[in-house]
Amino acid sequence: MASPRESKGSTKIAVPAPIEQKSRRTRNSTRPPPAPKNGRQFDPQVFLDTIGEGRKALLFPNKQTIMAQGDPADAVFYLRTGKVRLTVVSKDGKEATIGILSDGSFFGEGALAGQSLRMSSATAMTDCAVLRIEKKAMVDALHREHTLSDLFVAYLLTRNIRYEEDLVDQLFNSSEKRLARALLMLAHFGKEGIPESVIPKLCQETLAEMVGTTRSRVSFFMNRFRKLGFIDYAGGAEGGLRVHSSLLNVVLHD
Amino acid sequence: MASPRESKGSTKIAVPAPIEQKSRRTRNSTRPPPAPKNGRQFDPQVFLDTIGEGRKALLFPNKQTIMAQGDPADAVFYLRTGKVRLTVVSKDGKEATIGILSDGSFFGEGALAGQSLRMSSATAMTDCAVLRIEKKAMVDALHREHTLSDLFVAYLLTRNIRYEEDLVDQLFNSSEKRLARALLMLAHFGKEGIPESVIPKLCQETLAEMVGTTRSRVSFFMNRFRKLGFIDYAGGAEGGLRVHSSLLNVVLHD
DNA sequence: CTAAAGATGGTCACGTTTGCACACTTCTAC
DNA sequence: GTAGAAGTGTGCAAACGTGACCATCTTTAG
Repeated sequence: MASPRESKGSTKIAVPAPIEQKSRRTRNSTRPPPAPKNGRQFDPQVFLDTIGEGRKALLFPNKQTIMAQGDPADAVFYLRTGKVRLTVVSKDGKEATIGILSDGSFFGEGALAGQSLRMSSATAMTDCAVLRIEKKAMVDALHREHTLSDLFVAYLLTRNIRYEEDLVDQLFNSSEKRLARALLMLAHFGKEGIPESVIPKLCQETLAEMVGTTRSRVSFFMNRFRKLGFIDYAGGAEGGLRVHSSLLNVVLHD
Repeated sequence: MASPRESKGSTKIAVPAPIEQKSRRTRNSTRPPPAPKNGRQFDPQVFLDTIGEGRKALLFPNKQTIMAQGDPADAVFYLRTGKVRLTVVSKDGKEATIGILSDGSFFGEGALAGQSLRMSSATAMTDCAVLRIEKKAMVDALHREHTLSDLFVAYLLTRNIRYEEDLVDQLFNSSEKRLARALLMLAHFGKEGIPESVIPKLCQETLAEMVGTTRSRVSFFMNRFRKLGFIDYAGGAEGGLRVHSSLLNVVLHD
């Protein structure tokens, strides 16, 4: 982990530290934590208990690094709540976003395949509740708990499909289409079938990293989309960006 | 499957059909089939038996389609021997190769994640021995057999890592570097630490599909690599291409 | 054996897409 | 207000894809 501190930390510190959550199954047992919104039936609290030793519940404030590229890879993470961005930095300093994870996702799984160093960094995009599971504990739990291994396999499959889609997107589509696709996927993040929705806040630099192009290109296309009425900045100054899905879809299907 | 015929087939037919292999554990039991060369300990014959109903051993001759994009996805494949190419065709007819699998790999796993149609095609690049496992049989076997689920999870993790690397490659590198990387990975296919090796046979069109660029670009860079002594056509007319890994590496690290 | 058809590879001209550097605007802190 | 940082718009040169043409080699049909 980038800064594996578990202390409570004082009010203001340079790098905010994650806060360890104690497992308190007895307390608050009348109101279990809400299940992930991904449509999976799964109680992370049960998960926590079945893994036994070698796991730790952590809280990361927004923008904090959960793991950093190059760190030793000795554990797997499970995202209970929040959103996390996965990024890679190239040898010559370019940065790319290879995924945005929502709750119910695992990350850092490369460790289980024998990767000894992290190949990417994970950063909290919101306040995040995370489970940190030692590699060995994870392997053991996968053998013991069918519920867990089912969940894990399902996640790996989904992630595989997403990587495949992203790769194909890169191979086939121009940056304009890729940007359109990224905006659409952000708009539908969680909700389905909504004709237009508002994306919280996202600077062009971040969009560029996600799409795999430069910020200037994003600027260019965003203006184009705006002139064509595919998006608008109705939100005002707070960065709220409204996406008209049906219109943007035209870009994709050209 | 593209043409799910299981009959032996006559000597000459328009579309060659896969040949079903009967499981004969009793016969030839003195000499079990060789294990995959991937460094995994695994006897596909045992695998075959533990799955029970719902699996079928098939033989596909070189160049035959094992599954086709758009087909219903009702089974998973396991590649016992041979090499398989995964390709995707875009709406406007462009073709891309998203992976080359060697023995010990699974494919068509998307079915397990609920994909009802194949998102890619799988074509035999050599004569291939393949296990076709019904979706339900696979799910059951994953629950029963730890050896299998370990193997499957390990495969998914490796594949994930590979997709991630390929995606990052696309995001960061120019087509020249991507071509260099593709050649290097082909050269190291199976063997490690060999300073120079020969790639079997591969037309520029295929290379272009793998790298994600056009054939004319591949031709251009191949000539450049040749002039710089990074590769040579020593093999002669049979298409043998010799790759000098240490030299080509220079391209990557620029 | 030979001619025709097909596949592969080298090259080029042209228009498009892309990344980079720089100029500009908006926001924020003091 | 002013300085600096963060975010945004734009011109231009390099990288790229497209489509074409031709040479070479292989395969097929007769």
